[in-house]
Amino acid sequence: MSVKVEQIDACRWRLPREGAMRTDGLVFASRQMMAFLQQEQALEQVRNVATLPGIVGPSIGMPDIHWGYGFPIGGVAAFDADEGVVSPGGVGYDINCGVRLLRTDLEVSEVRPHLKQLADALYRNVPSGVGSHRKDLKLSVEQERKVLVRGARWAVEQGFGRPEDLEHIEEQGTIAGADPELVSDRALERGRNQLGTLGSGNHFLEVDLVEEIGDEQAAAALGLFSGQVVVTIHTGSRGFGYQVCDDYLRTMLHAARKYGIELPDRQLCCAPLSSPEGKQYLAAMACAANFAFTNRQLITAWVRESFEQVLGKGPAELRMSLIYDVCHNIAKWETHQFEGKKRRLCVHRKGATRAFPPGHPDTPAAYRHVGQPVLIPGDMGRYSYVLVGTQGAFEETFGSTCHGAGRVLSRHAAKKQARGHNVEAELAAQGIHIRAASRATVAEEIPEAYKDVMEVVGVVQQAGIGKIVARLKPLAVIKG
DNA sequence: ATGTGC
Repeated sequence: MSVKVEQIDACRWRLPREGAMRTDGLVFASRQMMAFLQQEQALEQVRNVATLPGIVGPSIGMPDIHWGYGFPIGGVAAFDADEGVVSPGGVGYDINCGVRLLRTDLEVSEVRPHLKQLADALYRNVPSGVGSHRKDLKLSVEQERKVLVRGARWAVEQGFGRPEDLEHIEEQGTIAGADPELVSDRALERGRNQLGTLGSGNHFLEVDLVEEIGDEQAAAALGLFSGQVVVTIHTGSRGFGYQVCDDYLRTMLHAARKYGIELPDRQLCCAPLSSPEGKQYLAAMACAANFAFTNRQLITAWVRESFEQVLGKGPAELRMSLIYDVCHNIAKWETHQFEGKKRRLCVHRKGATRAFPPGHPDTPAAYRHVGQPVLIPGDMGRYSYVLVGTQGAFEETFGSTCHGAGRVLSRHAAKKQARGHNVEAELAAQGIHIRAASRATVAEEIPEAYKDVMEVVGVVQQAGIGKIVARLKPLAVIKG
């Protein structure tokens, strides 16, 4: 199906309002990316989102956009508090999937001799793969409820990580308004032994090298330098968030009918933000978001332990502070200036990252002069990026930018292409050490399965909705 | 993404 697109400039495309659309679509892409996107269903999904009640501004697609459940992955949509809706499909199954970046004071030359040992320790200490869990951490439902309300703060209180970590997490690691009473027993049961696990698919734990600095001032503010070793953690809310999403999709199908919301696709099911169903979903979503923050916080503690064990150095020498933790699957209440008026909006970011500008009060004090850190994973063979948010993003995309590379091959196609290759050995020959619970996952995640993230962040920077700070190269990768 | 497929 071909979707009508109008080129605005070198990196912007308009999907003009027509039919049931209440607003335009706006997609950020190079000409070459757009040629690829026109064969995809993602653009149709950008148009579908534009039909939802109370949408404010355009239905936005980032350069890493691809087909998702109802809403595209790589999509941003803001909704009015009174007229608008909230949709589980606009958040995604993996609620508060996100990325965190830890710094170290280590130079790559100090780590290289211990890299295999480090990869082994991380793989041992951080459970990965479908259905994985740590035998020494099974929560009671009572403890789990505290996790859902308190988020990363709970983990710090239990001795996982440091109080100052919280300052460098979106919302300080706790989304307000979480209500465990609105979460099913099934979700609670699935979450109970999955806290502190990496999961599978594109989730990973990576030791990276800071390969190139793009902005010296911002890099200095973030504590980054060329030749430095850093650690990236990419995971979400595991089976808990999946179950919350699944449960509420059912609720929202009924709600959409009840409130007379016409849907071009049932997967866009939603409820008014002002309705009981809408509020209930947001309170349950907040539980899952807090679960994910806690998950990344526990893994952080085990990463620090692993480095200390393998390198025989203490915390004061390693200086493994948390640079930042971003959510890339979430809906949030935010204040934005729109058409000259300050408005309270519910911003859905599904496979999109918040990118608040310099000076924004929600950016941590240490980074306020450079902007909010934005963490963009690429693929395990090439590189990832660190950016900062910009005024351009705040004005044009409700303070949002891309979240990753975006797939070019389906999981099935990637597996087919990996056939006959020893992916681990080929990456090891390039100095990248993989430890994975499943060989099939590695095949699905081959670098060729993804767009070149350099092109994605190139578009983002050209459009002014993000500024490149540093490029990271993988050294060791732990996968599910 | 997901105790991965109705």
